[in-house]
This record gives sequence, C-alpha cells and structure tokens, in this order.
Amino acid sequence: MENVRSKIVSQIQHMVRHAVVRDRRFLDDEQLIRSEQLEVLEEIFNANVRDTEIRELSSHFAPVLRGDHPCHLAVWGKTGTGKTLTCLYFLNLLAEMCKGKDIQIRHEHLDLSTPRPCFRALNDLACLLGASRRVKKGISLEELMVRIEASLARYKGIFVLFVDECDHVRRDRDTFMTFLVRRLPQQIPSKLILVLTSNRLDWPDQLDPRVKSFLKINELIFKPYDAVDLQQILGIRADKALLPGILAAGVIEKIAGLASRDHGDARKAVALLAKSAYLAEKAGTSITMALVDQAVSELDQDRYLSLLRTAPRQLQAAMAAVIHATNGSDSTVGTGEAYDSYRSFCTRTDLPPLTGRAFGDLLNELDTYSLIRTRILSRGRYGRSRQITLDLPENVITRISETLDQNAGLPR
DNA sequence: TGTCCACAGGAAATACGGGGGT
DNA sequence: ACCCCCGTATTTCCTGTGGACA
Repeated sequence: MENVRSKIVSQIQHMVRHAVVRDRRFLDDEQLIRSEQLEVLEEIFNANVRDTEIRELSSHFAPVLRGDHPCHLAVWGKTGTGKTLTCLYFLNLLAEMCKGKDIQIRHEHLDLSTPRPCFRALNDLACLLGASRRVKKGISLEELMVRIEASLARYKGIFVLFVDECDHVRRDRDTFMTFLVRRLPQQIPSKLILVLTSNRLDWPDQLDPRVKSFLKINELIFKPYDAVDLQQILGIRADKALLPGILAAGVIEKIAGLASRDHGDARKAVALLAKSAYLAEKAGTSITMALVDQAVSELDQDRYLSLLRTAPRQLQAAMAAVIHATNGSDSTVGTGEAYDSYRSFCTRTDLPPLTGRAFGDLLNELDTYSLIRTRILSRGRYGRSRQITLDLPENVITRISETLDQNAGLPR
C-alpha cells in the first residue's frame, strides 16, 4: 500500500513540476463566461484583427448616433470566424455610446445555433423579451406573436434584434421571417433593426420572394481568419492559458499555418493548441513541434470516432461492413461484396437491412466524410461497380471497428 | 458493331415519426 | 388527448453507362 501511495505522490509532484497549463478555461470558450469571452475578444481586436469588419459595422450603425434609422444587416461567415462574438461586442459598445448621447437603444440576442422549428424560435424570443414564460404547446403561433408585440408596445427607442444563425429555423421559416420583417415593424412603435447571421451565402434564396423583396439589407462578410490573424489569437490565448516558456519556438506559427490552410476556424485552431498542451503535460515536456503533429493526428482520429459514434446506426453498419469486407488490408472491394458483408452484419446485430439502393447512398455519405474512398470502375462485360478503398491509418481503423463492435449490441 | 454485365443514380411512391393545431 | 400534416428516410421503379467479349 505504502509504495502505491508514494508512487501516486511522486506522479503528482512530477505533474506539478512539469505543469504546462495555467488556466485551462482559456483554451475552451465554452468554459468562459460571456464577459470573459468579450475581454479576450477585446485584446484580439486590439491586435487589429477583424478591423475591416468592425469598421463596416460602425459605418452601418453610424446613423443611429445621428438619430437616424439604418436598414437591416446580414452577416455571413463560416463557423469559427467570430461572427457572434464580434457582433455582440459591437452592439454592447454601441449601446454604451448611445447611453452617453441619450439615445434609447436596446438589443437582444436570439441564439438559434441549434436548429429549431418556428414555434420554438418565437417562444425563445418571447422569453427573451419577458413577454411570457416558456410554453410547451397548446398556444398558437399567432398568440406568441401577439405577446411579443405587446411586450414591445410601449418601447419607442431603437430595437436591435440579433438573430444568430437565422437559417436554422426548420419548417415555417417563411412564417418566422415574415413576422420579423413585415409584421413586427408595423405593429410596434420602436425602430426595429435586424441583424441576421448565417453561414450560407445562398440563404436568402430559399426565402419567400415577397419577404425577400421587402427585406432591405446590407451585407457584411466575415472572411476566414488568415495565418497572421490566427497567430495573434493563439498568442493571446497562450499567454492567458499557458505557463510562460513552455512553447517551443515556431509552435504558434505552425498551428496558425495549419489552421488557416484548411479551415481558418479560430475555435479549431485553439482546440489544436489545447490538445498539444494536453499531450505536453502528459509527456512532461514543453510543447514541441512533434507534439503538434501528434495532436493533429489525434484530433483527426477523435473526429472520425465521434463522427461515427453519433452517426445513425445504418451508417455505422455500412462502415463496419466495409472494414469487414476489406478485412483490414488496403485492398479494394466492389459494391456487391460490401453489400453482402453489410447484410450479414445486419443479421448478426439484429438490424433491419436496407436496400441495395440505400446502401449505395450510405457509401456516398461515408465517402464525403472521407472515411472511405470510392471510385466507379467499369470492368467491361463484368459490370460497373464502385471500387471501395479504406485508406485510413491502421490504428484508426482498429479503434473504429472497436467502437462499432461496442455499439453493435445497443438498442436504437 | 452489338450485346450484356452489375451496378450508378434520378424520380416518384411510400412509410414513418414528431410537432402543432384543435 | 387526439388527429393531421409535413419533413425526412427508405423503397420501388427505372433508365443510363463503359468497356470486354463475341
């Protein structure tokens, strides 16, 4: 017993001596409270990142300070380009400036980052405005709209409604947009300015043309971060989160380069830094270039695994079938073989098998996730078929097939 | 040159499930 | 509480296709 204790003690001492992380929370935005997020953001802005975007926001909202009424604003940008936080930061600032000038302004943030139907979206908005308690059902959309209008009936200033990820409204999207764009402004005395966020450029095209023509908007596009921006962002994060002197030279530059090359997503870049730090801590060393490489490959691996773990059972079955059919080797199989393997997997795990047609679509889906590679090959009179290759690293395949086997018996 | 293999993949029909209206 | 409707997943049906082989 005694030597177990001393072993643990010495392990902990070792970890403490070789600590890498000072405050882990700064490597994960989810764990920061809003005000801390905005604080970090401010530092990032001070480094001249997102300068053009902020300038555009300013010029769009400048009329407010002159007592005028700017039109709506559509903000486009991929995930991790800082749309949400930048807008929030800006709106807070704007509100402060207005307070000094005695202009009435109010802004609310309607966050639709998880998809929801029109009903829930209106429900959330009503709660945000304090118009009503959250209701489950038994109330019509009309009733919700009336409540929202009623709660704004006496407010005469400017009202900025920041609808985040507005294309996530499933079903009745037109109802929702019509309400915001046409009906609400007419029913309330205040001046309504909508700020709509989306990561799809083609979003307005799927809107009711009547709403679309009614919607006078300015557009603002958030470009993906480039390597220089990411270096600034990572540097600031590293200062806050890591102990000084444990970053090997060039690590930040390397992470920024990798991230800007294939997505420009700040959140992912920070995640890579976090993973590298974690590995360094485990190994009891500083953060080296080699560890960054390792972190990249582990994050890839994690991505594949969590992708599959949350994927529908049928997709999992298809993946298992392909692995089984290729038997782990890097040889190729045709559609027919894979489908046979899939059928037998289904009977083994008591899963109702799909048609060959549907299986083909599953293969396509796996291909787009780049879990497999397929290409169509004609073998003359021996038919045409997909040639399926499984070119993931050996260890990833093993771990995937372990995960799938574990899931195989589970219900759903 | 025509045939025919073994599928691909589009279109329409159908099954299904969950949320909203009443 | 119940039913209906709508979006999505899957099936059914079908036409298309590149090249080996006769």
